[in-house]
Amino acid sequence: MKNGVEFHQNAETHHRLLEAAGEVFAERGFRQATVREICRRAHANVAAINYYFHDKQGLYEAVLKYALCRVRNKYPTGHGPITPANVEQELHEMIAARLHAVLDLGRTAWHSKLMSREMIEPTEALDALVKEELEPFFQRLQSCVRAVLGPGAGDEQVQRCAFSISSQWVFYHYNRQVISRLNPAMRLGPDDIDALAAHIAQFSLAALKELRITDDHKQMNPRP
Amino acid sequence: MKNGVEFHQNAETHHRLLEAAGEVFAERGFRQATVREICRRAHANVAAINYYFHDKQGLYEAVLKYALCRVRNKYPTGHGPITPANVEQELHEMIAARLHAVLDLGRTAWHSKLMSREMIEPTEALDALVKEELEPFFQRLQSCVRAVLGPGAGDEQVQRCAFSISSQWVFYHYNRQVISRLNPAMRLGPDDIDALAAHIAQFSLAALKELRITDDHKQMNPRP
Amino acid sequence: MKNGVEFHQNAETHHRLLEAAGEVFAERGFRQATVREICRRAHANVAAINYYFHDKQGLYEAVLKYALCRVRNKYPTGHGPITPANVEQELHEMIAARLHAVLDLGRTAWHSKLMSREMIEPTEALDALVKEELEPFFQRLQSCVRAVLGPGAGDEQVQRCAFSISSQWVFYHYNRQVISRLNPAMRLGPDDIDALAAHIAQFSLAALKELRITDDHKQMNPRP
Amino acid sequence: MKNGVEFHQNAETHHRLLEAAGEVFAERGFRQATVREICRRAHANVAAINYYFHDKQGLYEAVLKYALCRVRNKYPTGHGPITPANVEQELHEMIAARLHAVLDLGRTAWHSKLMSREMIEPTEALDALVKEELEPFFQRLQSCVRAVLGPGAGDEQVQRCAFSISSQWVFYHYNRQVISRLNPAMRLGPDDIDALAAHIAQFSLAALKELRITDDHKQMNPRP
DNA sequence: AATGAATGAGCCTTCATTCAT
DNA sequence: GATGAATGAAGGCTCATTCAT
Repeated sequence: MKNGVEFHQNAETHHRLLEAAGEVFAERGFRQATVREICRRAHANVAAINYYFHDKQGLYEAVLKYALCRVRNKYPTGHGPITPANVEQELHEMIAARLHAVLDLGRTAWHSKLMSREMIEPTEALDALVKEELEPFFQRLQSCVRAVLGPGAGDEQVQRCAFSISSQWVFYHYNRQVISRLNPAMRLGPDDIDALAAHIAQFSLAALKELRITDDHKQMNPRP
Repeated sequence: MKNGVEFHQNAETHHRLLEAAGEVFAERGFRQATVREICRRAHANVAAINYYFHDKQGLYEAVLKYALCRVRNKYPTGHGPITPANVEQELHEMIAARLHAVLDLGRTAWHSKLMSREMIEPTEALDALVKEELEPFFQRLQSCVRAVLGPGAGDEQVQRCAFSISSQWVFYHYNRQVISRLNPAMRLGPDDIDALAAHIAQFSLAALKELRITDDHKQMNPRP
Repeated sequence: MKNGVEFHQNAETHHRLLEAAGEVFAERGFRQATVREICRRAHANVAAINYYFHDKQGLYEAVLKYALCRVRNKYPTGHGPITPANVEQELHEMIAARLHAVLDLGRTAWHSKLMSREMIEPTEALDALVKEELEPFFQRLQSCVRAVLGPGAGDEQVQRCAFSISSQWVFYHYNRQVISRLNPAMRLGPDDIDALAAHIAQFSLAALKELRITDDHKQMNPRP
Repeated sequence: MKNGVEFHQNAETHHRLLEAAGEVFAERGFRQATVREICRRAHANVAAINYYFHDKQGLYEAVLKYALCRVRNKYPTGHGPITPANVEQELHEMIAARLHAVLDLGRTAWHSKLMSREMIEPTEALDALVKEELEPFFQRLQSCVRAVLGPGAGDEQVQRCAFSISSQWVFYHYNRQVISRLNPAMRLGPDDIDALAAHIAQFSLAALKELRITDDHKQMNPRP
């Protein structure tokens, strides 16, 4: 009972803590997030974290696992075969999905932001994140790259191209503050994000196509 | 005199504090860095920060200004005119310089890492960083982009391409931990960084060239 | 459990902190008082202050409000009408009550001492103290003065007389150390305080009566 | 050499420190005063205090001795005999002098304020202050009191009356903040202080005269 | 003679955690 | 099962003091 309002702090407290912690961890990172703010947002007692998750670290791990689960459901990695016919579409969709995931606002959009944070300031939980989410995703992205570059492309070049592509949406997440200072007129509403995704897809595909052409050209004009 | 070791703590303490603080701030960020660790590394007393920089915030601002100065000297933004003849060379050099700045190891390599951190977790000092370093740099980068895309390119497209290019080296800085897990075989010695810079330059130039061709193509085959 | 002694640190810790803080603030003033000493006397942890009162300033304000409340209950300002018949009695009681309040020893006698301190070294809380306690008290005191001086007394003279009266008991509080050096034989037990109050009342009433007479005299012998 | 201005920090530094310390100690008290502010006002190095006065306590003692000396010169305790003819004039002058000493503004008026502070928050230096200044002053004041009360007055009554008189000007010094809140219209320019001194003298003399009359009356009408 | 540089003790506050119901 | 109360460690900062010229 608080301020005359009573909350059902039974089993769903566990869920409210997960959501509140997700928001706070995504906003501030693990160390800067305080258990008090999390509990305040979740309308829970400070001791609840200890009760449900043992400690702050346990809460963080649970939140990350929860976020991973939610993201995999919301942005499932494609499973169908990649062909020259659908690779452009596939790439565009992957890019748009990830860009929206990190740029969309709203309280429920913390899942991807939290995972981005984990990549910059890793904890012990990074290994699981890499193995369960990033590795499958990059496999799929590299398949797309290989489909455009052609079978002659080396593994290293394919991976570097995949990094070059994914770096572009990650950039907008990490550097939002800088970008808004470099170009105060830039808006990032849903339509703007779509336009941005189109640019990234166009830029990346252009590079991949040109690299393939260049390679053909190289093959045709081998250096002496 | 401490632990039997005597340090010459004269006027150069100011400089030792700057260097030590730079390392710690770059590693941990402003809030997570503790003045005690900084002073320990600098072999200085905690009160020395108050003496020389008034407080932690003052120290941080001094460190950032110092880093900015050092980086501008080490990686000066080019000044000459950009022509179709030298634009590829210019882009390659910009990319290689920045990539080395964020990936090179060693105790003295914290300058760029600190500035990257400031972009992700901005403090009040970000405005100065943007105005004095990032803005001139992006102006130069956009000039390069425009030199390849041709005069018909719009401002928005030019800026987006500049972001797509710079995102690639930033990616390797932020996600080093993830990358080393995705590809444990990857090494990042000086030669590897050069090879990576070559890839990024090649990838980016390929995209720019293709985008120009595409635009020509579009002009030649306007949609109905 | 501390030093083998166990304290019941339940909800009454709040009250113990108030009492301990009252003593220490009264003895040393706000800035000189340390939270460590307060907590030590209250057998509480230093963090308890943050828990119950947010910070030292919040504790001080709570203590002052508490003291104000206690003093008003213990020495309530009279409410009945003041007549020539009861004014001497009323003045004597006011003086005796205040003198006891500032001179009585014992751990529970810090309330008035704290309020005296707030008057000498004011914080932001002084305004409330003036409005809620001092102003009503001085109104009452001035009514007494006016009852003796007669209706012809000007407001300024009345206020000055009220200050002259109240200054006398305040003096003994502030200058106790000096007084004990000027007259080492002086004792300040309860009976001595009563005698002192009798003197102050006698002295003040004598002055007021004489001033009324003097005024009459002046009126009878107007200056040319 | 500071900011292009050179100060002669030779022998007169000692004197500048005394004056600056006097101001600061009078404003803030011993503990709240910081050596840094004193040295800043005196345009001296922080180590100068240690050099000239050994430490903060030594500076304080020197300042108090200096203030005592200055006050005794400025407001010398009268030496002539006290007669019924001059006692009123003498009392008025004593009161006016002390009231001006504690209420006059200006940078050079810290001497009496500092001594008042020492009486409230005594240090080891209080004994000297009492013996050299307060004791002679109170002897003189008590002589005045006795001259009015008559030879029949007891020592205790004389001393109490002396305290009642001196308390009145001390009151205005200690409680200036409270007074300005109780009566925001009150001004304390030189003329106002004179008027106030006149009131205190009038009030006190009225009391003394009435007390003498009362005692005569008592003697004439002894209680059974 | 005089000072810029440096020190360590102590301050208030915040935090994740644990205790005792 | 769930929580209000309480804790100790650590943080940044201020201060009088002392060191090494």
